[in-house]
Amino acid sequence: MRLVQHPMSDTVTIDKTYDPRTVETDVSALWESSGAFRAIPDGRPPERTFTIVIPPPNVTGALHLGHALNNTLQDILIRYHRMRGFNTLWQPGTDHAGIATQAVVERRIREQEGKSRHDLGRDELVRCIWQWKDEYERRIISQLKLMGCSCDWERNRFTLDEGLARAVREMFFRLFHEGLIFRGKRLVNWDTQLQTAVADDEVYHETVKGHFWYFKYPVIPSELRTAPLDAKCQGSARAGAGNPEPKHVLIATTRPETMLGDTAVAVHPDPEGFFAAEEERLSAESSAASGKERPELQMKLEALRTRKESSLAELIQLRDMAREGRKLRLPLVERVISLICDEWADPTKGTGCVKITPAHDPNDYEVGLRHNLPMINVLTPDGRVARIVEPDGTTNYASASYEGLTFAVEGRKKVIADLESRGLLDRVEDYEIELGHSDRSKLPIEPFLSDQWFVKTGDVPEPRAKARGSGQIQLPDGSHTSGLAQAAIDAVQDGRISVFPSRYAKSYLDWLGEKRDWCISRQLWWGHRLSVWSQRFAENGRAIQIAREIGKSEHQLKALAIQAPQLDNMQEWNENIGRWTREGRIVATIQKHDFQLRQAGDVAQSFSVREPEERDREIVEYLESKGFVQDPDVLDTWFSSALWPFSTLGWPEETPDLKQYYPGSVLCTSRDIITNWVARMVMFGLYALGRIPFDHVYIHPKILDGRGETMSKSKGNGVDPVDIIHTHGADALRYTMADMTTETQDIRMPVEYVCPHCGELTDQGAALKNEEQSRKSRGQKLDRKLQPADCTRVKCANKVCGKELATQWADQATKDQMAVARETSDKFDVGRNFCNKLWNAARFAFLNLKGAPCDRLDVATLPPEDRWILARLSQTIRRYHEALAGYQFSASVRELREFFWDGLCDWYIELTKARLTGDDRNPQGAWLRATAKQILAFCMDQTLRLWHPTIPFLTERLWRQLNEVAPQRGLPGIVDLNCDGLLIRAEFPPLEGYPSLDDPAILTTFEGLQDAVRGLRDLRANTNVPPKDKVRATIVVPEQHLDSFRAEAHVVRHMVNIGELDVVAEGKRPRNAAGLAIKSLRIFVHDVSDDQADLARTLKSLEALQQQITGKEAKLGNEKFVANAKPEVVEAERKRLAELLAQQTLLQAHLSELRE
RNA sequence: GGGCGAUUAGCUCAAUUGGCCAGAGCGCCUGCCUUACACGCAGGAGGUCACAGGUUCAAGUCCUGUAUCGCCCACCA
Repeated sequence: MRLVQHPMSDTVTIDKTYDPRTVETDVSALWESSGAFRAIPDGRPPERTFTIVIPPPNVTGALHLGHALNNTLQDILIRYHRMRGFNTLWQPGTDHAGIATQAVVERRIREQEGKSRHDLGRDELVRCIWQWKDEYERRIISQLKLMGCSCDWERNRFTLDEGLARAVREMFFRLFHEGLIFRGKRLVNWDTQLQTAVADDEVYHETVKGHFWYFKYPVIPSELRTAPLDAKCQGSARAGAGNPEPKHVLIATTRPETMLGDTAVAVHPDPEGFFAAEEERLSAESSAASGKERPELQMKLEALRTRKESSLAELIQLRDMAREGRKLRLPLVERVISLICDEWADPTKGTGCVKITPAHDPNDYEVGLRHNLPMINVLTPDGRVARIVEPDGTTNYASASYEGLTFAVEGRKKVIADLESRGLLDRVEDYEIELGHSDRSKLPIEPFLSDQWFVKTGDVPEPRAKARGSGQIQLPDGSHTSGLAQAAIDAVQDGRISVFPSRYAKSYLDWLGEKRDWCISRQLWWGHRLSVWSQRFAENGRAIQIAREIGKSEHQLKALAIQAPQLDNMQEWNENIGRWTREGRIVATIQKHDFQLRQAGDVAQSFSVREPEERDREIVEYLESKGFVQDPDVLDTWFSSALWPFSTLGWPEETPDLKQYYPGSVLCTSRDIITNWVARMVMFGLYALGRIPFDHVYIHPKILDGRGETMSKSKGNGVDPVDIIHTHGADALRYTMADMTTETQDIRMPVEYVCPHCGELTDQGAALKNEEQSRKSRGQKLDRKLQPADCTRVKCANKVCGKELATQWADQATKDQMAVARETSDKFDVGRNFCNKLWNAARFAFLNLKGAPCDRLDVATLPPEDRWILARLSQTIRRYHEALAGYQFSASVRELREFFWDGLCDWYIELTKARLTGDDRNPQGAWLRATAKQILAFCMDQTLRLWHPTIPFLTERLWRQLNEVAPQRGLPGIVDLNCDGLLIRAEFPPLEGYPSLDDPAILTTFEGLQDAVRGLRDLRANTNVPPKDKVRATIVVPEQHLDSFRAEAHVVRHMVNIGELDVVAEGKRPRNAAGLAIKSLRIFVHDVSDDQADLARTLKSLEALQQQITGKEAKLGNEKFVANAKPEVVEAERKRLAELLAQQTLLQAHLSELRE
């Protein structure tokens, strides 16, 4: 866009079509240099401060349209509040995203250099990841800037930077000190490729075809039993006495290889009771069910009875054997294992008996805890069969031939083969199972028992709570809570935090309600290292005793300090550790270290050091000199994310930033991280500061691709917002995003490739289908649905062009070789069209606004169109504020669009064209022209302010020019405006609109004029009057409205291209005129009569009218309606009926004239 | 299996606490290059508000059930 000063005149002209690129570049530079994004604490009170922390994007890759939506909405809120005079901070930054980033970088190194992370080593890998982070952080920030995000860039943070590391260590230490961080053995989701635990939400389930293998475990004959018979069981033991004792117990499994770690087989403790209860439940359900469901339930009931018939006796027998303490011999490993009773064994599933592998199945683990079973790990971290160590510490040689086999493939094969050759494989059935896979490596997850660190979110046992009265944990504000999760639940339930839309509060509360411990350790190299130093010692009785009592008092912590038997100078050690503990610089903990809970073994002593990088360096050095080593694990990435709302403001220091900007005003995010992130921020915010981290949580829709799937980096269906900016401009992107943001609907976004050769578009969905076809024709087997990332090259759909183009997923060589196609979507056309409209409306204004502002205005004396547009403006301002207050972005856009496009452009500007070009030599003409200019300037001014949060670049650009053309844009005597400076800092129109401009009467009157205009246009069109012809028209109005209508009639004349307009009170149909009745008006267009057509039209209208009248009369004739409905509703209906009847009279008059 | 949401015009979506004739954009049809804008202007066609019951003077809106789709959570030896 160029600003051209026309040589021959002083008319300012700008290009006809809006070009976003130059505008956006110009305006960005303007904002950057102005410092408008900066946030500076100035002591403004909380109600005049507005803070948003950005959900820090992962540095795994570039942003896609989902992020564009998220950040557009935030920027709208930020700009809106900034203009309203709030002290406004938008805190930017990025997230290191632990496992995700490490996985991406590891994969790339594997692909490019063929090396694993172990080949590189910890330091080198971390260096590579930092490099990657630098690259993508740069890219992400440039994307955000291109979108117009007005973050305070000087505050940009990274979840792994030094300041945040300090906050992480402090939080870790505080939690550790209070015993809320502990070490435990848990079954975790193990990724055997990345060799780390992964969180539940990083696991996805996929249906896999598998089998049920039925194995026979030999029963050890009763004379060999070791356990004494339980006297209590003798009675029931007789129940199955009739049958000979089974030689084997039959079990079914989908995972044969886990049998190496079996330590029991479980059977239900009360099979009769179970069957009876099930039967009762099913029959009750069946009799309550609808006819359609009943057959199915009946079938279930039948199956249950059959099952009972065939297996109950044996299950009872086994149950009794279990009560006797009978044992089984686990084949292949020759381990003696227990037969136990546990409700987990479901008599209707499998064989009714279930093998228990506590170290490799979450449910079995629970069973193992209940029955104090040995837990035998049979898996190595890299997914092979481990050397198996029995509970007594001896190596199991019987299974030595399995060691080193891959667990799930080779191990499984060999187990099956070996059992079969021993005659212990009963049968195999096909079965489909939902198998957990790692999100990162795509490999099946192995449940794996390992040492992990946890944050306790559940309620803390409270021996002293009674004395305090309200729970054990004291928060910094002095209040108490029973646990972290409970504190976060309370914050939402008591309304300190509001969730928009409110239904999402439920998922937050449900999840927190489970109060599950949070596993925070990850076996990764990329992340915050745990500030814990540990050493293992041989167990002694004293240590175990202390371990049980850990964390209860300072006295006991001191006692711990002397539990380091190998230390050379115990006195020095005791003094040091004791002092540091008292000073709050270290905390000690101790726990058993080995896998087998019941086995004698080592004890680990651990110290958490508060500031290992700074003040407490000396402590670390001392500990390390005594043989303590830092824990190799890093923290779950969400640990640092949970601190984001205050770690970015300098916590744990009491900074001015923290004082001004905490808590945040609103957190904007999409629903999938409500639990991972939102809930944890609330917990940590309350724990660290005693205050909630934000007042509102706003959950926005998700962007889906053309197939309805959510956009994600891993699927490769993400569209780079910069591509959209390239084709449509940033403002169009933002406009469209805001316009599509409704409360309930996700946003579907079909994508097309832009051919770099010919510019034609190729549909992504079609390209995917083509790719699938061509792979099939090449004989490739497709084991999964193809994703956009699988299309690395696509053929242009334009037959004339037909060239191949590379997509963003092509490798570098391909990209170098052929041009890369950008992606786009015609969804953004609405935004582009709107921007162009605004551009041109402004262009029109600039051409007409030059000259001095007019004198004092008196609204009452202005022409109706002026009063109307001003009243509409005031109304629009109020509605916009209301919409944004409820996060109704789509509604906010609609309000502004209707005002600007339908109101200002289509009516006001069209009407004032005549006034602006009119004769201003006479006083009346001059006044009309001056007032029109002033009001147009005012409306353009307000339009730009209102639109600025949504489409900042374009409005800022136009604002600058408006300031040149019409620097004074208030309404003299009515509204004063400050128009100096940049729009980004201009004052936003007030919450209450402009009450002095409100005028409900003119809104109604003008609607009537619009009806008359539309009626006349309609008549013209229906009677085939050429558009250019000026017609002569007559309008018949009721006597009492004659004068006012004459004063307003110019509106009609100018909008319908009328030459001569008669406004009369009484009058018959003029000769050769076509007519129409609109409300209380009859309107005629002269010299065009086609009586037959007119007659048909009139009859049709009368018919429709009659229908409505009948309906209304019936309604008003209904006594109940009149009695029950609200009076204003009844009144409105009466009024409406009167109008309809009046119109009917008019039409009938017209009809009879036509028939004369 | 548990929870949440959706189903309205050919498409994408609106419709406050139930209350005028269910609206908009895109697309389609007709006519317009009217001196801001053809990325535009003026008109038009197009709807059994998923289905079946119920409550009410009044139902797209509330209740019950059915069907289909989506998402979240938990999971089957």
